[in-house]
Amino acid sequence: MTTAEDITEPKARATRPRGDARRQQILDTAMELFAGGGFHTVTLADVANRVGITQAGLLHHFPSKAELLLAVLQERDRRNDQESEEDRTRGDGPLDWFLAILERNERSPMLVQLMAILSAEALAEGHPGYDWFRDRQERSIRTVTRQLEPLLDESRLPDGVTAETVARWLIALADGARLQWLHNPRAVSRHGLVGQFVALLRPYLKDQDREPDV
Amino acid sequence: MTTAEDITEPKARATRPRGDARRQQILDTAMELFAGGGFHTVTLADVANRVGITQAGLLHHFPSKAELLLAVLQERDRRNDQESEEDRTRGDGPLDWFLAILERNERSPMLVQLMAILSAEALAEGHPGYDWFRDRQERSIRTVTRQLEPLLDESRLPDGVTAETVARWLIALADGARLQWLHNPRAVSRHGLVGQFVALLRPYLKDQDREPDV
DNA sequence: ATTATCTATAGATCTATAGATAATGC
DNA sequence: ATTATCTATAGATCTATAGATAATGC
Repeated sequence: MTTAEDITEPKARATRPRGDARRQQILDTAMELFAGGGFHTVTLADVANRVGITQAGLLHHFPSKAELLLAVLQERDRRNDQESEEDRTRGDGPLDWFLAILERNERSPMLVQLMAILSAEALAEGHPGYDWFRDRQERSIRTVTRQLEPLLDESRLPDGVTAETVARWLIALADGARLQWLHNPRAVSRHGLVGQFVALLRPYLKDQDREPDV
Repeated sequence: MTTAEDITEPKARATRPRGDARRQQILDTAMELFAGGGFHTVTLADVANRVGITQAGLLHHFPSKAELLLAVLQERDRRNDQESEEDRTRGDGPLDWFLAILERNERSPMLVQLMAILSAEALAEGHPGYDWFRDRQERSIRTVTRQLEPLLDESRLPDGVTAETVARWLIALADGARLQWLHNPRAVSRHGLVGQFVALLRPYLKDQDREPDV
């Protein structure tokens, strides 16, 4: 007997517990291996062996290597968003939020390296992550820009420097510091480097102490 | 008859004109193809075909694919150094020099993409460029730090910010802006973005107008 | 003589598909 | 019944080596 309740659930794809667990396990493993060597040096057999199934068995869950990569990228963002949501609700403002994400990621060098390698690899036309990374970057620039706009006093900044400029600085710094940190984790801290830059921005922030006029 | 002059020339390797020209042609082609797709997607046959010889013929000039990559990297730096040397002699100071290099490179997106893709790909252990990129990065951080030291008034900078910090900011910005620019060249200029940041540093520079006390 | 190229090939891989078999869950 | 895996394999490649042949430059 089918109740009305069941119908409200989209149930687009029957998610069997066993298959779901396996897919999750494959994503974890693929994430780890792609992080170590990028997309091209890792083979489907590498992932499958580590998971404990055959390469053909893996392709039952993800129809192609390209699809596996995209699933890994989406999963990575999903988790990152989920974790950083906690920080956001603390309400320290967008700059502290940005830094909190960097600080948290510093505990997962693997995930950082995953994105460092893939985001550059994906500059190659024909790379399965090409569109995904381009879209993601534009989106994050827009998001950070929008968050900064109410905070910045553009009139005090050098000529031509807008909220978008500052957003691009922050994102570029984070991306560039990533390379420095991954090459030599003991020489530099990524969130430290970006945090010091944020301190440099202090003179250009609108007064944060002012209470809202209610 | 061998004159004393000939002996002074090391002549470590007999450089035949034909072979040299071919090697140069191979380097140019490999550079272009690696820039388009990174190390792993490009095959020796791709390079050889474009040059007009067979893949085995190519390996006569470079004994392995890894050696070809290293030769490409060295050649790229050699040319870059050579070109930027001109700018350096103009004596505008290290910051303008840094920007001049970025501006010049903006005319060769191919070379920029080459380094963007390879520097990230090379984060993978076992990548033939691993050591090369790590060394290069440390070297460039030290170089820029040393150039900035006499220029910066650290006492005015936020606590803990040193010349090395600023050097790392500049390099991280340049590396990160590279990704933004390559993904969307019309939305942003790399040297523009870094140049605006340099403007932000003005308050922390020692007075440049002061003439040397002689 | 030395250098540049070529043909041929060994020896590995890699992705994806086809079709069969085992396990699972309504 | 549906889902998860497996075996087997097609069809491509890819790097690097061996050995032969053509071209070049003292």
